[in-house]
Amino acid sequence: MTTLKEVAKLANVHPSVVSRVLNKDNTLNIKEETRTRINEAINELNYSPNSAARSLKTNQSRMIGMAIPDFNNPVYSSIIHGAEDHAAMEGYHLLVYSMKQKGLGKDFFSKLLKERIDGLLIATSDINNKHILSLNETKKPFVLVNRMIQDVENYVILDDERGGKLATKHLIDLGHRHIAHITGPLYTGTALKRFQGYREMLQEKNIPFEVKYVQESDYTMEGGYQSMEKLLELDSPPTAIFAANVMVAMGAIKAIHDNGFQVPADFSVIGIHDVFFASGLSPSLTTVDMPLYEMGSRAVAQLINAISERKLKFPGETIDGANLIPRESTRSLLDE
Amino acid sequence: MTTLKEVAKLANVHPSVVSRVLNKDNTLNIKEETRTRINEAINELNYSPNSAARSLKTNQSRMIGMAIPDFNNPVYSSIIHGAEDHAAMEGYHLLVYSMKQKGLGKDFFSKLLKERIDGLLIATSDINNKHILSLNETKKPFVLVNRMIQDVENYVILDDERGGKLATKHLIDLGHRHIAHITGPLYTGTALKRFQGYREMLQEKNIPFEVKYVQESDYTMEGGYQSMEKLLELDSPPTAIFAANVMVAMGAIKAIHDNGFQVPADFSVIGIHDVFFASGLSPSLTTVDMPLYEMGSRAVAQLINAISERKLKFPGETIDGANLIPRESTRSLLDE
DNA sequence: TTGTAGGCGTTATCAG
DNA sequence: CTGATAACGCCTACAA
Repeated sequence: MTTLKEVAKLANVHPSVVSRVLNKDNTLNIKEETRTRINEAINELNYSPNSAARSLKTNQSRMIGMAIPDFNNPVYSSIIHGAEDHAAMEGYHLLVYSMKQKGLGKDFFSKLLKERIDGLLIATSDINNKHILSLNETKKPFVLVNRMIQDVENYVILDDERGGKLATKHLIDLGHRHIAHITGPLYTGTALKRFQGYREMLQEKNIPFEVKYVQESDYTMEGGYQSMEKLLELDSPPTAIFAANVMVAMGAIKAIHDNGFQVPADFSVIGIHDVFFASGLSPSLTTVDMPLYEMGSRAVAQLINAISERKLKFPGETIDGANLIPRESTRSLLDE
Repeated sequence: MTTLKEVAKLANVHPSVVSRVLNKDNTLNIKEETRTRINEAINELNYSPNSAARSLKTNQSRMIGMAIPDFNNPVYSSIIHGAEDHAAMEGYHLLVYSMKQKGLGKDFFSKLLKERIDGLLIATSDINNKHILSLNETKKPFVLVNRMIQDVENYVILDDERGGKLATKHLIDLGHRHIAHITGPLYTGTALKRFQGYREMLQEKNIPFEVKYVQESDYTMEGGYQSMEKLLELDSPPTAIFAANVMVAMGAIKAIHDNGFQVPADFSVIGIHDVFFASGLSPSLTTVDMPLYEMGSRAVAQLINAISERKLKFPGETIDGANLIPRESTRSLLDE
């Protein structure tokens, strides 16, 4: 490995000058000629700075951590993608940890924050609130992604309420009046807000809200399946189902099929998040596309900003934007 | 941040002793009493070593890089999961980079290898062979995961041939005799070996191989759709389709439906890789489960071994194990 | 505009 | 068994 010293020797200058050129320290003046000489030496020796030495000196690693529940979740894949892009753009590296990782101690993230990374994105609810608050002791910034907890302002979230409204509106526009909602776990902000959006849209359109049409699930396929079975047992079942996410929607569709019905002939189904395989399902799934990529990107932007400004707090941010992606799983009752 | 020095002061020993305790250097003897005194001090001050300083001194970052094509690919999610677990077990951190990342320069990985990481897992074919060979100049080890190229022995791959055989055998066992295969891109080792497995199993069972039943795809849903349409146009279409992966299978099923046929009533479909949503499809998809997790785990094991042994080469490894997961998308022709 | 010197927090090699 | 010392590669006042 070539070092800064060797570059300096080849360029016939003192190491510190090389360092200044490297760091593009604009306040300092460097003769154009020496600058080019140094750059030539850098290229000739194919030099790149040792990041450990830099970190040691500057006390910054230019790495940020990210905690996600599971790599096998396409929602988080999109968030990661946005986060990775923005991090790369700012010269940062992203260290992603899934909560499924074996041997994840309780103080894992505070240790990580202390010894390796400059900041942390928390995009999972598997870390409990006490542990999150204890991260404050590390004096390094963190950002909650797609979730909120009390007394923490540093969050970046989506407009899930709007997502819920859009989904519900689509079904209403198609002529449905008996619309069920299979929610996510109602202790999560996302599920709650989608539910609120559902209620608001019903009210806006003067459609009575009926408790029997609401089933709480756990955001899983199995949960969606069970919830749908309960809806099918009703005396007057709904004609359309708004599923809180795509896994729930898949479970619901499975239950519908298993009970001898068809989608969308007998039931229309819509889900939140336009994951990559939504169009490949049979029937293809109508979804509401949420700006997950942007959320990841913005979260990193906020975090890097906090790092460079040495601020531990910033006002929470909600990412606007939610788009209906109509496909085959929903159908109109109007032109019959 | 507390440092080793402060710990030393509190424990009334010289810093170097603390360092020895920290590194569990068994060759050196340390009085039991001082050891406990030091450990107490460590706990009291909540000390954890500065990894930058360590890296600088030892020239090891305890981080390994991993290049994947895309986070939105459940196959790689499983590989990452295995890699992450094993890395954590050995005290390493995993830095995952997708090739979809913006601003990924051609020398990205060699730079990364030079300045930050101790080794690299290459699980993508987006890096061309020249660049891979040029990584040798960094004198740090790398491992090809799920792929092979000429003149590189350091690979960890699956027994894709066995996967292809299992899939084909399943269809034959169900009584099918006209079995099509929608391959992946045949310049990839995985696609080629699945194809070979298909041919071998046909031969084993004395079923004639017919070229018209083979369609090459690009491992995508669209590719699967188009390939299936061609198969449907045949004078005597197959009764079963072995799809090289799940995305292809989904595309094929979509084409079948769009042409007014049913799965499995009219066509049986099987795909490789038991991704998390296979059971949620309608009909649920019969698959061959491949040991992706193990592949990730073994690849990291090999890499870490190469790092600690300071070897740049090791013999390639093939991970055994492939399991049929029968579901609704394949049906027997025998009991009719 | 460039050179000098000190130190970031560790570890490794000595000597005691 | 423990202490002293130098060095890893870089950055940053400060001096020239």
